[in-house]
Amino acid sequence: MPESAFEGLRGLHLFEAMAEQHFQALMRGAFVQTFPPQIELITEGDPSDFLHVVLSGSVDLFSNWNDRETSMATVRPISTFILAATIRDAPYLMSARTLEKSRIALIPSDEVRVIFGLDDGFARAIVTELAQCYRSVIKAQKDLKLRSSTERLANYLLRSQIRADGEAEFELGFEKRRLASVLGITPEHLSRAFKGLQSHGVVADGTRVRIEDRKKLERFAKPNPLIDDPVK
Amino acid sequence: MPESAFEGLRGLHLFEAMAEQHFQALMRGAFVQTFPPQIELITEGDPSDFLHVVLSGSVDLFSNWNDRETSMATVRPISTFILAATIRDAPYLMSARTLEKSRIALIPSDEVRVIFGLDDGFARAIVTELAQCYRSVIKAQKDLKLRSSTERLANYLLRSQIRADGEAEFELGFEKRRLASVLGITPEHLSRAFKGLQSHGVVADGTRVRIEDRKKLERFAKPNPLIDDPVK
DNA sequence: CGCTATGTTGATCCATATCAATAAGTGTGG
DNA sequence: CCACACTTATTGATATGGATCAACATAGCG
Repeated sequence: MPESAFEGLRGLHLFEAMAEQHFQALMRGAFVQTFPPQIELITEGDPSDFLHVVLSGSVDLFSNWNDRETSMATVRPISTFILAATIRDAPYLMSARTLEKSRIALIPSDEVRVIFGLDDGFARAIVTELAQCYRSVIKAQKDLKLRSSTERLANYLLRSQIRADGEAEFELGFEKRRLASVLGITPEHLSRAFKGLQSHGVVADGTRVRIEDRKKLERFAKPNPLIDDPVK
Repeated sequence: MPESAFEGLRGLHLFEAMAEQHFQALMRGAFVQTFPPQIELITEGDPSDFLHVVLSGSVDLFSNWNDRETSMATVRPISTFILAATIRDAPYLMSARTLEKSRIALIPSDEVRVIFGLDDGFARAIVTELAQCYRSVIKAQKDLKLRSSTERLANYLLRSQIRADGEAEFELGFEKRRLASVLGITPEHLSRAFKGLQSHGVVADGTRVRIEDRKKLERFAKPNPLIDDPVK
């Protein structure tokens, strides 16, 4: 495996502080693979064999229960997923599938746990990462419990616009049916939620969205840093 | 402050592995206080000044947005809350109030961060703790997105029964209006959800609940370890 | 070019919220 | 110990958010 394949990894906050020899040890058992779209990478309930890192493309984390399915989160480069399962040596709580063609690094979980025991810098980096993940989920849960579906969509769009560097018009990034699942509603209802936002200056054409007047949309959406700010 | 006040703390997984001198350092700035019921201990958005540990009683974590409020979790002895905010030196994402008379230990957040930087055992213990917290919230989110309110109640009761050592009859532990908020529904709807469970062998009398036939209730609730198991 | 997926729209149904009235506790001061 | 106020729980009536089902439109795609 050429060293360059792991180039992106070393720069990740998670691997930055660790000793070079430990990084090397981690990488020895690791490999990078490119997957086509719609490939199921992991299945919930399985033991956590590998820590995954999305290098390019994107990955959908989803869950099933009683023949229902819901999308929990989208993982974009460069970040890891199922870190918590790896650390606790516990089964995956979510399944994962590629949304598009994606390069994924796979690092053996037992190796991660060994190095976690040896390298203090690594252990500390994991703390920061996990605390971040935890706070993200709490925000998602507040979003779910405190807002109606149209409010969730409105705030989602406001966040998307920021990710798109504030451009008035931007791409949704994935299919509407998945957006619906992320927001916890049906595709039909999403259509109607978009319509409901027209009066607040939202124009949707397929997967392109334009926010005519951000201030106006904000008056409706009432974004809040304790729910919508990705860093805070 | 008598040493005995912190007795319970030292045995906590979080503080178990750390060097005695570091534990002492943490405790120097810490104090234990007893609060009456319904006292707001922290307010979301505030900077995280203290890591809190519930020694006795119980604490409700809740959030507000746009004049709505929802209960996010209940913290019981002996465990900490707002660890993630402390570590990231970020504002609280949730508010906290005592549900009953409670003894709480308060440990200055900056001190926690200093010792986190010095003590590797402490850093590692925090990882395990955070990974656990993270997985709990993920489970809560799956519960919310994949289940109807009656299904959530049914599974909640099954979990409560386990906490009550499997007794057929047990106490809910708090008011129904709070349970409603935890489940993400209105108190009125909770009344109806309880009625809906009568045919599955659930008898509710005030704050006492009896599960006549666990197997029967399970057939309806379909509990799943990846949502309902507190440890997995 | 025709398939198959996805998205939209309409009609209807269902889960849950809201509003209102009543009942049942619970605590407080006299 | 009672009377009162106050909160909580229940029940009923109604409204609404969102799901479901069906039909159609549209867009990728082999």
